[in-house]
Amino acid sequence: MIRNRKHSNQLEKYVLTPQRQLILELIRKSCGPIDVKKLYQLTSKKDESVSLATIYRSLTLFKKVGLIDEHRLGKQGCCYELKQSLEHQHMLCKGCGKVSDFESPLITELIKAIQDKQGFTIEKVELCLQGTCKECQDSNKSVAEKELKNE
Amino acid sequence: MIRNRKHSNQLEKYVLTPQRQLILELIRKSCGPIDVKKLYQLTSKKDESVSLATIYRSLTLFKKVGLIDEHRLGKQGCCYELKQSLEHQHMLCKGCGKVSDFESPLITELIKAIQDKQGFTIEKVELCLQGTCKECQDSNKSVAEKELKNE
DNA sequence: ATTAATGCAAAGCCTTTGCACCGGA
DNA sequence: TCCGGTGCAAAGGCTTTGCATTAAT
Repeated sequence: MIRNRKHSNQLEKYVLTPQRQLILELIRKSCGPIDVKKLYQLTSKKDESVSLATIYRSLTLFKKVGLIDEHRLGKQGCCYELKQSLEHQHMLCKGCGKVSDFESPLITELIKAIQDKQGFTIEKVELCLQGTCKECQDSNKSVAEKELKNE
Repeated sequence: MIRNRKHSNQLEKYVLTPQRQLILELIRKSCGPIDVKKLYQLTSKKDESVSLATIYRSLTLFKKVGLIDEHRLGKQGCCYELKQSLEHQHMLCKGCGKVSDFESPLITELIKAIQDKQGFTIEKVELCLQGTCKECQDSNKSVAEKELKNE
């Protein structure tokens, strides 16, 4: 049972249905952020009948109660992961598409600086670095792919 | 005439058509990032016949030749602005939806730290802070809107 | 005459929603 | 019984694309 406090202090109840349990478990098990497509593939393996609508609705619920974070990494589509600190952010490799995590105390510093300077209260930080990971640099894979796309 | 160097060092030529000129001018004139919808409204005022497809194709071209940056700020949809430095980033107010810019040398520091630590070469930085701007804090506008949405 | 650019409409993704049905309290 | 959760299919919003037409060199 997941509980959430409404604005008028009434408790809202949510049932941890088998579908939700499965989805949440898959998010837990995935190393790093996972997208809806992948999530749908994985749920389908365990339970053919789970619909995309249920996945989207579950994700909305999990976000609402603060179990997970939603990130927009690529051009379109979001990915999801268990709630993390503000300092936990992402890097997207243009070569292989891999998403890696990193943390840095500099982010906290940055937030503090902005808040002080601009009077803006920051609740969420979405930082995505895009570039080339070490493996792709070594293998020059990303260069090869760029050339392919150009011609 | 916009020129761009192909990978084999041939020059690619692009014509600065009236439509592209208009679109680029509107991006220039807009203070801060502008989205496609707004861009379409504005172009339509000047030239009814400019199509959405042309706007999207022009934006793709401008991105390609490095004239503009594309940012994903809200849940869906992108916005565009003249190319900026890595240190130029955005804040989105949940209350009024306003997008403001900020710059901080800490971003450069952060990039440097990550590159050194992880061996990741960073080409693009997408940082979006979400929270409440000063005006909305003062007017408690965002709180009121949240309550509306809850009930 | 050749090639790029445009407008239009259709299609493509990702996501949300309406509705009928099901199942647990 | 009641009410939330689900699956299905349809609709929505944003973006891209195929095709015929137009414009420019």
